[in-house]
Amino acid sequence: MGRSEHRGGSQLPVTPTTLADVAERAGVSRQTVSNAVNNPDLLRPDTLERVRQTIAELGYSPNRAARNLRTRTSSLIGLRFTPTQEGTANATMDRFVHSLVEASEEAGYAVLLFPADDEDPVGGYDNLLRSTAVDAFVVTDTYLGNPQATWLSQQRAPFVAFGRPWDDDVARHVWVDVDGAAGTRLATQHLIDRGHTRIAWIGWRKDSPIGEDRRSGWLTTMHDNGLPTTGLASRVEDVVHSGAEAAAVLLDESAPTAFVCASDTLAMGVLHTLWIRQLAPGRDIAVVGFDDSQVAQVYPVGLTSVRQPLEDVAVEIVRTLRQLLSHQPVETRGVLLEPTLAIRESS
Amino acid sequence: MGRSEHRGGSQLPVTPTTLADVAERAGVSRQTVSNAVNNPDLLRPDTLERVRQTIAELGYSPNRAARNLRTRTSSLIGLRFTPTQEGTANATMDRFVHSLVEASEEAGYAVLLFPADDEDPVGGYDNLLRSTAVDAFVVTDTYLGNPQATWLSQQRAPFVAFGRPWDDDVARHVWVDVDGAAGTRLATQHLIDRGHTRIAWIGWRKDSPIGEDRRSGWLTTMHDNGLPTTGLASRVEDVVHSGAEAAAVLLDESAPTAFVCASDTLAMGVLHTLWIRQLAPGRDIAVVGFDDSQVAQVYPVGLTSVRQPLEDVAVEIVRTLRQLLSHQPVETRGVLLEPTLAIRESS
DNA sequence: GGCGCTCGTTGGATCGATCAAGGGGGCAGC
DNA sequence: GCTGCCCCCTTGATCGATCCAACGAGCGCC
Repeated sequence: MGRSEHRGGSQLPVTPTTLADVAERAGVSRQTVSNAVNNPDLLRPDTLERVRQTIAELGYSPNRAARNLRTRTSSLIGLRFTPTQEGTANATMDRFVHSLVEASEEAGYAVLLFPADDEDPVGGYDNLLRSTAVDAFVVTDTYLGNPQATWLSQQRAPFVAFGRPWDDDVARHVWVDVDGAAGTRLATQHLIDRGHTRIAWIGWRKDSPIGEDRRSGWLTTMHDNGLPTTGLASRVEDVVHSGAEAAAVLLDESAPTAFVCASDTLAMGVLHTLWIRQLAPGRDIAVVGFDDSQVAQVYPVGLTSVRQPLEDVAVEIVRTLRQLLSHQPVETRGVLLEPTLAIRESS
Repeated sequence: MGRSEHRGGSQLPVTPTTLADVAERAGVSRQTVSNAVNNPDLLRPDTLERVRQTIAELGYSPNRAARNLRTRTSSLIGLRFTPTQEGTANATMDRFVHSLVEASEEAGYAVLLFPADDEDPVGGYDNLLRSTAVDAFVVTDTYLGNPQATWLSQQRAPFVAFGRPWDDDVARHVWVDVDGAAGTRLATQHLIDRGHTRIAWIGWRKDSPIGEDRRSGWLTTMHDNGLPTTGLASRVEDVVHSGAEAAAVLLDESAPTAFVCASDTLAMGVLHTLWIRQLAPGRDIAVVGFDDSQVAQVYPVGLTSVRQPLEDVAVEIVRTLRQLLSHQPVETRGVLLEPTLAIRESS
């Protein structure tokens, strides 16, 4: 009854090898082969060895669909892939996805991407969930007013968010995030250590909790060091020319010697203004950005920037997901990781 | 026997609804429900309507694992995710992945990411293939000497490559690529139209076929316009400072008024040299890059750059994949798409 | 009215793995 | 020598969808 025959060479058989094929050839039952794969401890050493050898000979790999059906799991983690916005320097997604793929693989999971549908923000999630296509989700865009996290909680779907639940302090879901305030504290203290006293802040509009968080790091560090902040802060859109304008105004009105920015995009605006005014970044005026984007790395005058530990974020997320999925009690509801500062010529 | 009851609210039932549940409730057989989903034409309109309504009421979605098992397909496309290299401006992957996810979704596929293993370049492919976890692959890194495409061909695994098989002109696999030479032709002609006659090339080392292809676009356009090229070309590593050095040497020795570069990374190097020499990009010296990266977009002096039509590439790849998977004869072995030029201040 | 045909529907088998019980052999204990 | 027990392994059922062969109703035709 051997439906598939091994062809000696490296070419894949037309019909892949099944567990029954291995069982027959090794002279054991299907269950024994299954155990050899999933519960090796249950087999006698010599049987295990024989089965393993047969598996290797036939190049057997368990059929995912069949396993998924029986175990009601998929070993897949769903991630809604929102691409980097054009015209900005925010390159978080690329690096994060890579880290997540790596961390997932080590835990035996693969990452399934699905597109964002602006019309129906939970549509993609709903489909995958109801068809039991994924075991869990990673939610990346937990900014204010995003319904995904709340909706998934209601559905009792397992997921971990990259980002704190800003809007709801009794939120019941688990999250991992980077301490933005700590990042700007690092940046500000770094500038203070270099002798700067008039350090300006250029951030996002007030309705962004992430932006306000980052701003607070600058503010507290300035206060702790007894330095002035009045007239030294600006809140604008996250686009290059807004950063440039803000820098121009601040330079004219408050004469700062250094800038801390909520994003590399804004920092690029500052650099533009410096360039126009023939001011040398790093020598005349120091600039620090946020995200350690490619732009910060390849800009002729390397841009000092706060770097999020995305590799650690991914590892932490996967670790938490495994706890969730194994129905262990999750140790902590939220994990906050410390960013680092990539110091370059601009400071 | 209804194992799962609908709970009225929006919360997901503990045990998802199955096809049998829908059948029972609608008073038809399982096969009829299946047909309502997959072959609606086979049902009488009133029956179809009734079944559809029941499906909606119960929030039924076919179990992916069961369907995959029976049909021996997964509706998944595998993609080895290689992240952007740090320190370069090449941001192709991010945009491409997004386009691929979108195009796949429209065709009913989802994208499965798996990590690159440097030790075993075909390991990830092999696993997914043998466990029938994906229907097909998209291979992105087809540079010289990469074994993936050849290996997949041998395995008779369905896949489409983003990138031409440079090393093997009798390669039997299907591919989609962007015409790099056409891109640099666009760039060079654009500069000629602006009145430039001494246009320099800064590209990659000779062992990169992609680099040589892009170079040829510059070369032929110069020749076609009767312009000189001797002493105006340079081949270096794809890092910023190499671009800067090459620009310095070329400026000293050959006095070009414009630069065409094989990458935005190199173009950044050129801009650096211009900045040091107090030359204004776009006014004194024109610069064109390649890839339309974020860097090109947010650099204070917007960098003119060749933009790959990644959205079209993704659509074309998915279209070809569908043909492959439906065992239709594939129309063309390779598709070559035309890039465009994103013109900014630097030219 | 009977026959054959099409169309819609039905129950049973199947995909390939895992789960839940059941069975056989070896060894110790009385 | 028999019982009991443990260890290792096997057998049958199951996950939920689709494929297959066959069946019943409705229609036209003679």
